[in-house]
Amino acid sequence: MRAAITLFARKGFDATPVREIADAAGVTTGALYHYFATKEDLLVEVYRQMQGGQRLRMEAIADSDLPLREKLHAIISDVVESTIADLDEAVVFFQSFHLLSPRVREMVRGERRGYHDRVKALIEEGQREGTFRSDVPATLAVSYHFGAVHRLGLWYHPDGPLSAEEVARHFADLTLSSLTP
Amino acid sequence: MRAAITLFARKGFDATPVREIADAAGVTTGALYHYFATKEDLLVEVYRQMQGGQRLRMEAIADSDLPLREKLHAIISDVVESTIADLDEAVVFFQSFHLLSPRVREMVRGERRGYHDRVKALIEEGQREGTFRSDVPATLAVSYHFGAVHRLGLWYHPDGPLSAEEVARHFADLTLSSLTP
Amino acid sequence: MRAAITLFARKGFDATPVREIADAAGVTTGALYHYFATKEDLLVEVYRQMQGGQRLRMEAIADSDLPLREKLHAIISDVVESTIADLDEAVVFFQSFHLLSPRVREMVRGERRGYHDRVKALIEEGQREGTFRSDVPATLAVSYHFGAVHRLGLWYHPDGPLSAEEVARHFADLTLSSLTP
Amino acid sequence: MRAAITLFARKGFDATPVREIADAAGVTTGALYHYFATKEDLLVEVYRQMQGGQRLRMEAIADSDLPLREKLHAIISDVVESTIADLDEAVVFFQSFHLLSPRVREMVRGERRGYHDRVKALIEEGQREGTFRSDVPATLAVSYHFGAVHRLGLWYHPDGPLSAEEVARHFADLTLSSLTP
DNA sequence: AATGAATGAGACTTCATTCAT
DNA sequence: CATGAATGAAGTCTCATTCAT
Repeated sequence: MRAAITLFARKGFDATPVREIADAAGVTTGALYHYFATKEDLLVEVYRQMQGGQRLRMEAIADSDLPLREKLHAIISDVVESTIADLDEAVVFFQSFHLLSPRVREMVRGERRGYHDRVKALIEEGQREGTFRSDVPATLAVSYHFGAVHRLGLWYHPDGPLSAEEVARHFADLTLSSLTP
Repeated sequence: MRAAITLFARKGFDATPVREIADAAGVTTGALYHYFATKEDLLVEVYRQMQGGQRLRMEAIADSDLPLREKLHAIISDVVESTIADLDEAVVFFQSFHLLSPRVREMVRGERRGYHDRVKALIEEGQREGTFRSDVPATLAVSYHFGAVHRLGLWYHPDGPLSAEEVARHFADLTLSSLTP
Repeated sequence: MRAAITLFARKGFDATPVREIADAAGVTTGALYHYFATKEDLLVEVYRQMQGGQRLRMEAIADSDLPLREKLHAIISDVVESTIADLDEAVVFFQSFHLLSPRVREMVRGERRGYHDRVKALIEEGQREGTFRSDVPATLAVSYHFGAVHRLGLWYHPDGPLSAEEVARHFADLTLSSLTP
Repeated sequence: MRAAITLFARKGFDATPVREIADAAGVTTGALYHYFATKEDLLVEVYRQMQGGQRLRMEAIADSDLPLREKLHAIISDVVESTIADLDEAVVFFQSFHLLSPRVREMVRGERRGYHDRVKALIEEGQREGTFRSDVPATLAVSYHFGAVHRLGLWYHPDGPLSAEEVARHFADLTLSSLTP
């Protein structure tokens, strides 16, 4: 799995031969196929792992009784920090989505929509109670801000000047101020 | 070219056989190779076309004598509208970047950095004169907002409830208010 | 033609695209095909040119009234010098023979056999009159000595220490002393 | 390998499709590529096999304490007999040399030069002690005589009037008498 | 006489996957 | 559990040659 993620992130799913993954993992192709029925299964596993955690933590925050603005801030922070923590996974996730088989793709999309909708609901709640501006459709706002997060893997470097926490804070700040009425 | 873009956008670069492009374009593979020495060259052409236009228009706006906030607003609007106008190109652009050969990749990256730096300079100018908040690194703000733009192709649908102009206006609004001190 | 010979000698007949020959000659493929119906025709032309000259000169010597030993010496000298003079042609000649179409191959082979037989007759004449040793089949001797000549192109370099005339003299000397009773 | 050698000898390396080799060997192309990474590797293997044996046997003879003339006689005999024993290999060897990739070509060339130099040293030794004539450069003599050997494959036929041993003896005789002072 | 776009067959090679051992 | 040889389909690209202009 680790080997697969690293290689997928570096060269892309299609461009990575199964043999190479097996070699990098120190096993034979046969052995690999003993555990994963398909090359795609390796990819699916990446999706399962990432989505599970992020969803759970997001829901926990959303269900908490923090004020709305702090909820949103915490959610953004979390998704940024966890994305950076598993940067390769994130790169693969957003880079190889279109290569998934239709069935899996639909599954993942459904799961993401769930995530999206929950956050959208939070924003709409804020719009109703006046915490957030109302002249922007909530769904567009969600797409906007998560779009930014999804591209993190393309420019963030662990050795760069910004720590994961700093990026997380800045992202959350930008999101919140953009939504301030 | 059109055929290639459509197919690349739908199935991905690696997953699209040259034969299929040729068929879609109504020519033979041989004829295709008469004009494009390599499958990659088709991809490169997409990059050249997109970058050229966007860069030119951005510079024109940046060089104009609009107030800073209006400049930024116009730039975001333009990039959103042109991205939506050529949505397939955009999808291919951001989806297949990692499949480019190192040489081309570096070229494209350089061009994008130029774009990025120019916008960054605008924001820094605004930060110095107090138009924009200073507690966020300009470069991070640029990555943040263009990250959002880059993911447009993944969720925007021309038949959806929002017109290109509306998305453009909303995106620009979000960017500006997020940067308001 | 010159371009073709040079390229065939350097890269081999099969490995040289017609396009490259045309480029090197400063014409288009179309123009080339206007003069040579087939790629093979270019090759055939090389054979025609080389064989014609060598055969004529050999016959002239053989028909002269020099003593036998001097005839053989002159023939070997001539073939060595002319081979070196057109080294590229010679390389192509011996390197690409097996790629000729059966018909052409048979033609060339027939011509060569004529050459071979004439020289063989000279040697046999010498064997009968006691000038040359008789314990070696004349035909084998011919193959032996011309075999050596045919490989000239593989090691001789014009910038090397030996001039064409020196090589010619040495080769002829070796041949003659090997045949001395 | 056997299938490859036969086909390369008959039609040439470039003119023999991998598919045909596989068919002749009764395997699939895939299976072939499981053992040989490249078509060229098949060719390289021919070179390795031929050179190894000939070099070893030549050195054994050169290191023996036979008189000089007998050493040379034995070396020529051996190279002729082994060439005839594996005639197809020899044909391929001398016919396809120029198609090897530069790296391999240099390797083979180096090995051959070693062979050449060793024989040259023997002749020079004979020239110093008066066994061989001194008016011919040793290196040229070596090229001359091995040139003859290299062309064996082009005319020798197992069903012809001469046995391998006869050819070997004659070749060795010719070489020796040509070098007699 | 010349162009150069176009063809179509075929070349080498790769690779996900299977399966006997 | 694991191996690794083998498959077979497909993929990218090349190239001699033709032909309308």
